[in-house]
Parts: sequence; C-alpha cells; structure tokens
Amino acid sequence: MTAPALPVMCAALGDATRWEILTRLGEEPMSASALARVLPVSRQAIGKHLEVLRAVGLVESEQRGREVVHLAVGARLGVLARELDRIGRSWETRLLRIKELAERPDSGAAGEGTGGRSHD
Amino acid sequence: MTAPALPVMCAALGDATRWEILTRLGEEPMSASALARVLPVSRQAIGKHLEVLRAVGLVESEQRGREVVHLAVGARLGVLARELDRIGRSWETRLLRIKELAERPDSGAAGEGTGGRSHD
DNA sequence: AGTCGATGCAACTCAACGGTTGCACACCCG
DNA sequence: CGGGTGTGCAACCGTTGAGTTGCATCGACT
Repeated sequence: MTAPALPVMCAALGDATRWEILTRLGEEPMSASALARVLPVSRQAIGKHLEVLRAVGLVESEQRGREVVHLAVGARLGVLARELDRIGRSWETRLLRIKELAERPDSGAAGEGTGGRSHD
Repeated sequence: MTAPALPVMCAALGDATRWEILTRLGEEPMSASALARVLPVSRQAIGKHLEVLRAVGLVESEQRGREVVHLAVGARLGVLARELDRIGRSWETRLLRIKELAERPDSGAAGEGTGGRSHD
C-alpha cells in the first residue's frame, strides 16, 4: 500500500534519531555508513531506522555501485500533512457545532431527558 | 510551551489507541470513564493516554461537575500539519536543486553563500 | 445518609523498541 | 590480488511504554 495508516506514519516520525536522519537525507542523499559517521549511533541502528522510514515511504533507497544511497521523500510528508490538517479541521467543525447547539437551546433539543441518564 | 517538538507530537500520534481516543473526542467531548466504556482498554490506560495527548496540546480537559470531560484540539493538529508540509516541501526543493546541479554542471556551481539560510 | 460512579495514585507485568556488538560477505580502489 | 569499506543478518541488552489490577477518595444523585 502506498498510504500507510496514520498511527504508523506518525510512529515512524516519533523518534528524534529518525528526524535527524530525515533531516540529513532531506539535505543530501547519502548511505547508511555516511549517516553513521555524522550521527552518534551505529550503522546498524541507522539501518533499522532506515527500514522503518522506508516502510512508510518517507525514504527511498537507490543502489549506487556497492553503496545504497537513501533520500527523504518530501511528498509523502506532504500527504501526511494534508491528512492531519483535514482531520484537525473536522474536529474544529464538530466542536463548533456542539457549542452552537449548547448556546441555542431551541434548535432541535428534543428527546433529552431532564435529570435522567440517557445512556446506560 | 505551546509548541512541542515535532518528534514528541508525532510520538503522541504514533499510537492506535490514542488515535481512537482522539477520534471519539473529535466527535464529542467525553470523560475518561466514558471512553473506557467504548474502548477495549481500562480507564487507567485511557487516563495515561489523555495525559500524553494533553501534554502536547492535542487534548484539553474541563472539569464539569464531578467529571472531567476531554476534547480534541484540532487547531494543534493543524499547526503540526503545516509544519510537516513545510519540511516536506523543503526536501523536495533540495532534491530538485541537486538534480539540476547534476544535470547542468555549468549553472553556477561555484561559490554558494546565499544568505539567510536556516536549516533545522 | 448511603450508595454508586468518577477520579487519582501506585505497583507490576510484558512486549516492543532503540541501540550495540559480532560476523560473514560483496565490491571498489590501489 | 589484497585490504579496506559498505552492507546484511543475527543475537543480545537496557529502557520505555502500553496496559492491568488494586486501593483510596470524593462528589453526585436517590
């Protein structure tokens, strides 16, 4: 699937080291070993992070000679951003509607038992 | 602080249960106990998640009588979304520039020094 | 008043995750 | 050709985090 679930995408972005990697790869494509040289973690750790990032499409890898260079995919981040924005807006809308209902007791307040428990 | 670090925000969103909670709270404000009734986890677990979400500003809580109702803050999600989009675009731009340089070795490859550069 | 339900705090379990080390193998350069 | 470098796989470890249970408390509604 080209569109991983939101929690998975966010989880991939929920690690500082991964952001560090993404930042570097966003500036310039490079190999895992190269990343390990500039970051304070081992090459293997970098490798695991790259696998996670590649799994959600935030990183793409390309075999160049004997090396494998990785690069950050900004488009995927953009997709995530739009999704989050959409959801956020929907929340705002709902809350707005709720507040309006609360302030205008005449608009469809039927079926609301006074002093009784509606649910369970 | 009103703007938690990106990794922290994403980490908060990197959990399926938390998304479940946010979804419900986005539809309708409710208490931890109420959430525990509709979700397959204990009230205490819900409480911990709410604390995490509140810590990054994705949830706000209001004491209503003896209950504490929580609600999802869409605006905060929007802020995150804009941030991610910005970063994603910057990645795309860099890559584009790199590709151009690779294909046009004559286009001002000498001195760089453009002012006002501020990467993360 | 009495009870039921909501909350808060604390201790504990268990799995996932980040990170490391070690090793084997492939490839490029000198 | 040989060493050095880049990579992949696997075992291992410490910590974090999600989730649970238990207990004590406080407030609301009957």
